[in-house]
Formats: sequence, structure tokens, C-alpha cells
Amino acid sequence: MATQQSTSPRTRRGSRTDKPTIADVAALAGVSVSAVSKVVNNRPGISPPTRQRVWDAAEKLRWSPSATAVALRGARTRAIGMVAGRSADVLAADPHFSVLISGIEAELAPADYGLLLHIVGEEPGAEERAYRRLAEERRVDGVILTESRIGDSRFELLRQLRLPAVLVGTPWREDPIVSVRAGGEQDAGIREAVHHLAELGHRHIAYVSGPEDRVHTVFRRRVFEAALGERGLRPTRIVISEFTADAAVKAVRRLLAEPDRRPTAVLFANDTMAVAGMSAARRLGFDVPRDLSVIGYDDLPVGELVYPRLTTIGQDLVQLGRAAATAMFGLLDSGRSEPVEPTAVRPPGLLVRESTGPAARGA
Amino acid sequence: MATQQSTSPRTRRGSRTDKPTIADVAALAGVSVSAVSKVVNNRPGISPPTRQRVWDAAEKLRWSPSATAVALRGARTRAIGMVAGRSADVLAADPHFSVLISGIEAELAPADYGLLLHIVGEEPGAEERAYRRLAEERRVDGVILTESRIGDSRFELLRQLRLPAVLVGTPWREDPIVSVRAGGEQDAGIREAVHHLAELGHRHIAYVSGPEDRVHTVFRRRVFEAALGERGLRPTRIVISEFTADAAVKAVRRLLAEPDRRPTAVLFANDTMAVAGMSAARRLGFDVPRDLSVIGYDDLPVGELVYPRLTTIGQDLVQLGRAAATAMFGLLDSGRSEPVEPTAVRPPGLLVRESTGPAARGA
DNA sequence: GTGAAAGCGCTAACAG
DNA sequence: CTGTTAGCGCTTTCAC
Repeated sequence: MATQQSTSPRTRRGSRTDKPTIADVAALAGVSVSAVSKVVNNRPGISPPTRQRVWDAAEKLRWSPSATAVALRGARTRAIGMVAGRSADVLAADPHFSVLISGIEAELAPADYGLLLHIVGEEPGAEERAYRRLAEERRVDGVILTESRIGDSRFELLRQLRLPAVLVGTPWREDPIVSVRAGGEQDAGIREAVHHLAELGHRHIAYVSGPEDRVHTVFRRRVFEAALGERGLRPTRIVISEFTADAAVKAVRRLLAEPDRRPTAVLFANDTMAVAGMSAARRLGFDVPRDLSVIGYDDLPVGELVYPRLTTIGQDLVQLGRAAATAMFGLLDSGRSEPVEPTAVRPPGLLVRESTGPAARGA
Repeated sequence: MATQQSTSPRTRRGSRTDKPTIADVAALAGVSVSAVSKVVNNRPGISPPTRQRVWDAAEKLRWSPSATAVALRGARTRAIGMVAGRSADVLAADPHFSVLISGIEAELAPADYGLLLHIVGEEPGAEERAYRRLAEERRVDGVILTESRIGDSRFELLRQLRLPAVLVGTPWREDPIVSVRAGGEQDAGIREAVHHLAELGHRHIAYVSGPEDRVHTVFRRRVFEAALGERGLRPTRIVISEFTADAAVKAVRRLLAEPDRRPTAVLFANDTMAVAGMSAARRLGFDVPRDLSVIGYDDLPVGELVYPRLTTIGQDLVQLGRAAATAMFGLLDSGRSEPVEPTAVRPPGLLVRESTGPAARGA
């Protein structure tokens, strides 16, 4: 019984190179398709010997259920989307993204989930269009967002699209969206940094911030001011800059231009800016850390590559990525939208390396 | 006529929040589903007014064809796969990948293709398993490979899986696989670099190579030797190292340890290594470029961030990525496997910045 | 010009 | 315990 029926899909076309289907496996195992389905999905009601035969047949045919068919059937897509609204070069310069993605993948891969990436430029509607497509075409089960922005419109859009979403980082206002961030004191790192500098005798500390349309940018700048205030100090200067290296260089030039307003230490909004700033200072003839102490943020690999090695505020981006993926799964399993408990990710902390040292001259 | 039939899919379930289907659009437009299909796929046989009504209805319902349904129907998945067989941190340290991906995406996005990324560790079977899943589950239309390896087994695997593939870079032996690489003289960059150093009076030039299981690694090292030979020189030393920063640091320590065998210039297999090596040299008390000239490869953004700015051999990775995507489309359209004409990508060329200078002392 | 109907590969009722 | 069957949303002959 049951080996070859003339209606077997195998007979459909002559080509014996076609991908096997569940029917082929069923035929080879001498069972019905539903039996195969139950076996591969671990549903009860199939005897062990039958299960074995099915597995053997599947193995022999090198068959796995077609992802598209399963998805169409209404189940999961087994793919998570991510849209990066930045231009190619900015992305390349700031490995922030790559690290995060590595973390996300670390969780997705074992669950046999894929990450569907969309790098769209910074043109106005591009990002929104990308999310729309993802949702309308039902390509992914959910999306992971980064870089919460002030007045971020993506949450509203995603809710409207009914696309489950997880945000990495602090949301703008507590939007009803699942977000993943470092546990404990979010501001620990910057406080430690300020403390560290104060201990080293610095009284003139400047801050180079990124574009203030990002939530985390503003948050960091404010924490900096607060931490300084607690020690009775005021920021020597705060420069708002772009995230690019060029902008950081310009910021440093301005900072070091006037001798009487010159800081002895600078905090940067991220490592890329810090490294660029450090180079700029050296080019201007200032030694780091002798004449100027520099602190970055993120703990990207580049910080350890340069000389002097960059003192920075490290946050575990890989861990954050993993947490985001885990939260996503939680969302998906809980039949949507009830926030998962905030994942415990180690709070950012100061990593003292070589770019900070004692202040040269007292106030 | 034709607005609401009781059998409309809309009636299926009470939930009016379900995603619209082609049937909804058909109903709203007062036509049949096949008419809608023809319209959205630009098939002939539908009158202009009807087309318009269909478009309007689709627009109003915010409907786009479900990607999964279309894929199941046998058409394209509209997704390209990429598997990175590296650990998360290595990937993060070397933005090579991100830049390439940006380029690929630049072509995929307008064609409404997605990039399905899989970052698997370096465990033995992981990469192969990833490709297998991609193929067996029919998740992608093809894959893009990078970093051709000596004795690369992926081509054979992919052929067997009948998964269209494009390789970025020079293949190991001319495997019958579509590959994309810089046009013209592949070795131009390294030759220019050697020429540049020779002009500056360097006679003692060393090379720090990466793991020699990569095709490009071996190729670059050989070109270096050849270029040197043409000027009657021999490499002072060649150090085989890992791609990591640590390894580069160790290599430099060894290189600078013995005064009598000390090179006055070093070429590195990539920018990350070069930057790390440069820092190591400075830490040992050697000034760059006064005591040691340093040249990298790739022209990653980090090269412009550091001080002194890195002289490097630039290859247009973004362009390469675009070319790979284009080649993929060619493959897909040509009904498979006949190599597309090699895309013209600018050959690698030397970018002289600050890390190279005149040799300190003559031989 | 337009529509009805047959699947694509799979899962989940429902029968046996 | 196992098999039959009806779709999931779409495209595509083939009639009308």
C-alpha cells in the first residue's frame, strides 16, 4: 500500500528536480499528509513508529515545510523586520546598528527566525513606506525599532498598521509600546563619568551632544547637566552637533579656540564623535589626556583600537539586541500588545581607559 | 451592483480589523478578483476605467498583495538571503559587512526586495545549515556570499540546493558561480601603495596579512610580494595574523621588536588591523609616520577618524554591494545560472592621507 | 473585456 | 490512531 499514486505531486511535472512537498514525504512514508504535518509540528495522535517513518522520509527527501506555505496558512512569517532610516555611509561609520543586529540575531537564529532588513535613506516618507510595505505585504511578524525620536510618529503608524513593535531604548513619552532598555539606573554611566572627571580635578567640562531630535540625546545631555550640578559645577559649554565625525571635529575646534573658555575635559554623545574629537584635539596640538580628557559613549570596538584608548560609557548593545528579540517573542506569544516585563540589561557603566587623566591646571 | 455579497471575505469573521484581501478590493471595485489581479500586475485585458476603479479601491483599503500568497503561488519571494559566518563582535569591529549591505540594499529597496540576514556563529555546520534552511523553506530567491575562502564548499552546496548565488569578490578557482568584483586591475591599489612607499624612500616594508584561508587575503599578499619584487625589493617580513585588533597589535610588537630587522613601513590586510597596528606602534614609542609608515585596506570610515588619518587602499564597497544585487537580479531574470557580465566597479586605488611619510633612515 | 475555478504547500477541523 | 477535506490569498488558464 501507499507508495506511489498516480496523482502524487511528483507526477505533476516531469522535472525530478522540483522541491519535495509534504505530499512526497507522506507518500514515501506511506501515510497521509496530515500525519506528516502532525509529526513535524509535534502534535499528538501519531504512533512512535509512524513518527519515525515520517522523519526518515523527510530526511531522505531533504524536506522542510515551506516557509511561505506555512505563513500563508495564517501562522507566523518567522521573520522580524527592521528599518534603518539612515544613509549608507552614516550607518557604516556608526557600528551601533551592527552590534545591535548581532544581538537580535543571536536570539532569532535559534528560533529559526530571520531578520528582514530595510535600509532606506533619510528622505521624508521612506521610512514610513517601508513599514507600510512590511505590514501590508505581511512579510514580517513584527518590527524592532531603534533611536526613539522626539515626537516619534512611528508608534502611531505601527499601531495603526497593527504591526507588533519593540523599541530599543527609551521611548518618547511612555507610548504604549514595548520597549527594551538597560535595567537599573539609566543615568549611571554618565554620573560615573562626571564623578571620575571631578575626582581627577576637572572643573571645566564640556559636552558635545548629538542632534536633539533623539530622545536619548536629550536624556544624556540632561543627565550630564544634572550630575555636574550635584557637584556644584556648571557645564563649561554644551555644543549641539551632528552625529558625524566632521561635526565632532568642528565642535572640538570651537571648544578649544578660546583659551579662557577652554574645557579640560569633554564628554561626547557617542564613541565615533569622541574618537574624531580626540583626533581633532591632537591635530590642534593638544595632547590627550594631558591637555584634554575625552570620554565617549557606547563602547564600540573602535574605542580600543585607537591611541590613546578611549575612556567610554559602555552599554551592552548585544545584550540589548537580545532583549529586544526576546521581548518581540513575548509580544507575539501573548497574542499581542501587552508589554512584556522590562528585561534586565546591565545599566551603562564607565570604562576607564587611557583618554582621561588629571586636569592640567586648576580652575 | 456589486458592493456586498454575503460571501464576501469581509463577512468571514466579525473583526473588521482584519487585513483586506484581494476579494475585498474586488468587491469594493465591483469586479472579480481576477480582474484585480490583472490590474495590479499590469496584465492586458482590462479597460482603463475598470483599472482606475480597482486602483482606487486598493488605495482606499490600503491593500497590497500579500507577499506570502504571491510567493506561494510560485512567483518570487522578493527576498535575498545573506549569511554571515562570523561572531557578533568580529562583525561589529569590521564594518566591511555593513557597508556592503548598505550597497546591496540600495539596489534591493527600489525593487521592493528585502534582505534576509542570518548571522550565525563560527561553529562548523552553522553556515551550511543556514543556507539549507533558506533553500528548503524557500525563504529567499537567492543568496549573496562574501569572503570567498580557499576550498570554499559553499558553491557546491548552493548548486546542489539550486539556490541562485552571487559572490562578492574573487572566487576560489573559477567556480561556475556569478561573482562581482572590482573592474580593471584588481591589484592596482597595492601596486600604487608599494610605489608610493618606494618613492618615499622606504626599502624595508613589511606586510601583515590576515588568515590565509581567505582568497582575497592570499591574493593581496601575493600582489604585495610581486609589486615589491618589481622594484628589486623583498618584503622585510610578512606576518600572518588574525583579522582582530589584538592580533594586529601582536604582529606590530613582533615587527618592531628587533632593531636590525625593523621595517620602516607596514601594509595591513585591512583598516581595522592598520588602525590597531598604528596605535600599537605609537604605544611602543614609534611615531607615525615619522618612524613608521602605515597603510590599510578598504577605506572604512574609521581611517578618517583617527590621528594621523590612515593612508589606505580604497575599494568602493557600496558600489560592490550594488553590483552584487544587480547581478542577482540578472541571474533571477535570466532563468538562472548563466553568469551576468562582470559589472564595472572602480578598481581599488591608493588614498594618501597622513599615516605615510618619508623613510627615516636609508637602508 | 471579464469572471469562475483550479490549485501553490500547508494546517486544522472533522470523520472514520 | 489516522485520513479527508476545506481553505489561507493569490495568479492563471479557460470559458463566457
